Amino acid sequence: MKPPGIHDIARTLGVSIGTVDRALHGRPGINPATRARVLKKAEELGYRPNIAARSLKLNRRIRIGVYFPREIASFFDSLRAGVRAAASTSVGLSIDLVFRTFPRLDEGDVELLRADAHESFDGVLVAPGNPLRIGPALRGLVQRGIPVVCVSSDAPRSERLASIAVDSLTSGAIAAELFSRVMQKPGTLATITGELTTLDHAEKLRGFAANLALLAPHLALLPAIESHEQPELAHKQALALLRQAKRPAGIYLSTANSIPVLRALEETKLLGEVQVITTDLFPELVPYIETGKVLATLYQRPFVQGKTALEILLNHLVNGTKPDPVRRLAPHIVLRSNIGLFAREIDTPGEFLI
Amino acid sequence: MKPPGIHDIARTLGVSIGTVDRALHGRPGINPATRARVLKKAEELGYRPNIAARSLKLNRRIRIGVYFPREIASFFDSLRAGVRAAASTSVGLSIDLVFRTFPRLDEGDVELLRADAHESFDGVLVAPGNPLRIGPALRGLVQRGIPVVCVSSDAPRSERLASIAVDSLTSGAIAAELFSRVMQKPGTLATITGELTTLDHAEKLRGFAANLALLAPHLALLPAIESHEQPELAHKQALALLRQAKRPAGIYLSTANSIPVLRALEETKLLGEVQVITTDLFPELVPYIETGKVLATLYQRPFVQGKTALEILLNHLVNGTKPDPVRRLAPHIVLRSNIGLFAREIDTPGEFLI
DNA sequence: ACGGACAACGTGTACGTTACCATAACGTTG
DNA sequence: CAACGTTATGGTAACGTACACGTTGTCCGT
Repeated sequence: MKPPGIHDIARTLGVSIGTVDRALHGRPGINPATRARVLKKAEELGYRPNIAARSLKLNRRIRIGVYFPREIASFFDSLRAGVRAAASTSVGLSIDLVFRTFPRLDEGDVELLRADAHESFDGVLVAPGNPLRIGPALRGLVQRGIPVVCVSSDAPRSERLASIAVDSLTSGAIAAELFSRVMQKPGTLATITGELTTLDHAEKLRGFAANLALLAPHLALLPAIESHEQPELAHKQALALLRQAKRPAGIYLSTANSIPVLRALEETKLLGEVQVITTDLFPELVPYIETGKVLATLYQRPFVQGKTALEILLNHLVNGTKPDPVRRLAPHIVLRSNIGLFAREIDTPGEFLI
Repeated sequence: MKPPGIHDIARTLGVSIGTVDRALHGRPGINPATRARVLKKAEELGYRPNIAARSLKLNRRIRIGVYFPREIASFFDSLRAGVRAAASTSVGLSIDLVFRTFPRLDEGDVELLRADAHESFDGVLVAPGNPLRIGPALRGLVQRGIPVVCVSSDAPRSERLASIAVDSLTSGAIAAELFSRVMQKPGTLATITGELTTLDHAEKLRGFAANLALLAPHLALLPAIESHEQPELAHKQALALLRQAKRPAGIYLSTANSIPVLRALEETKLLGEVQVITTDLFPELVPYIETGKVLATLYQRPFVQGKTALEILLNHLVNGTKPDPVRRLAPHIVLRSNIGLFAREIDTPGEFLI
């Protein structure tokens, strides 16, 4: 009653297990007719390779290069934690994670990849900033046979194996719907983003604008402000925005770099006055949500992203599966009523997974 | 540079691998002093057992009994799909899933468990209805050394290994917060639930009532209606509710059994008039959300629940880990703007995981 | 002093797979 | 026709672990 192995195939066919191995793995040195017989019999017996035995025999160490920025730390630290979690729960294969860190999105990433050109990774995880800049470097990796998985944003046309991120269009659309529900009176909305060259950020704003036009035509939209992930700049821009005559009734912060803006709101005594929807979640943000000063935040689930990204990559390396080229997670809508669940998670990152 | 094995421990200590094996696994026939030395050296070398080798040697088939109800099918089919997904991605061990199905929550479950008393499962997954009724049966399993994991609701005091479910208090609290945001004018709210003896259902209503009192004191709450997961009954109750003089301005449906109620709303031409928040997600519900006739639904992520439940159980069986006794998932808040993501998932269950 | 009982420890084998070497049959070449 | 390459195949050693079994050593009663 035990599952059939290559021995069973060999025995019923009267050949040796060496032959069966050659047939099953497309190795040379076997008569095409024999190969066909073996494959047919394998199918017939419902042969599934015993992965424990395989990985025991091969005992290969898998080296994965992980290229994530340092800033915004709250986000990318969780992403790294997720990657580590996936590595530690994988059974029967030993994985070397090589973390490479560059200052921020689209800053130093390409240089780091080029400097590591001699490294022989089995696979690479990367958080791409500007697809145009980083694209060629990724293509280079792929052409050397190294599969690349993009995390948290995408770099299409880079021939990467897969991309895993929160669905940014939806993320923006949710923000728009929430504003449309809460703000009945006409007014204007502002958006502060990171970097419009980053696909993920651009898409959030597209989703926001599109859904706002659909659901809340009474709300006008100011041109997007780019903070380039720099806290000081974001703070200055927010102050300027809030001090102008026609100040916005609501602000959508589509980057995790939201604290400087909230500080600006406090300084101008507009916190609670202006409706705010933020992105991502970290300890400093929690009290704003708990007190209702921030309406909601759209949690991008970095831990889950990191975990699934490595799972996809490993699955490809070990089993040769072709994953869906894009995988889009649903962001969590975090409100006063459910922040308790998430606050617990971000305090003990990696311990449980939401 | 390869990870140390029992051979390495044995060699550096000048003992045999047999002794190391006895020490590491608490087997008899070893001098306590030797055992201590081995354990210390193992720690020192950072010994991690090679799980591939272990499961190759043991080659045990693991039999898991899965006791879920048939109704509500949309929910429990996804739950089963999640369990299957976890089984198929586990590497190096062959798992026999034995699905047992009873008509509905708290109906035939205990009888089925008793009838299977002779079965020798290595572990059991169960969706408990009434903790009082099913508790003794579960305790019986545990005392026979069979670990039990509760899914989708809990049965505390049953000595189950763990329980995984959506955080029901939060689920109810979210519904209350959404109502409080959308309904500015005073009015009354009704709740229709499944079975108040089911812990999960009771907690949702507690969370709802508590948060409603906090955030929306202008909204009054009618006594909860129990539909006992029966579609016809739910339909009749809804009609009665809607035809009474002081009809509610909003309804919170805390059970997946929501379609009969929505039908009643259509028949009384009150759909869109009365604000509705539902629970869970299935194809029939999608158009209601897409058109805004239903404000939101709180998705309980059955697929994820099933997957993690089996993961927890297997992890315990294979590695002997003690999991957190309760694990609470955050429900997804599904609105017009993000239903697209979920609709894709429920159409192709198991293909991707949100 | 001897055998038996028992504790403590060593040895060998099997798990299913892959990698590699050995071998046999056959054709090609000088 | 000897020498050698090619092709298809068989045989076997690992990989690290678990477990049954065999081997020592010690103590004790007679």
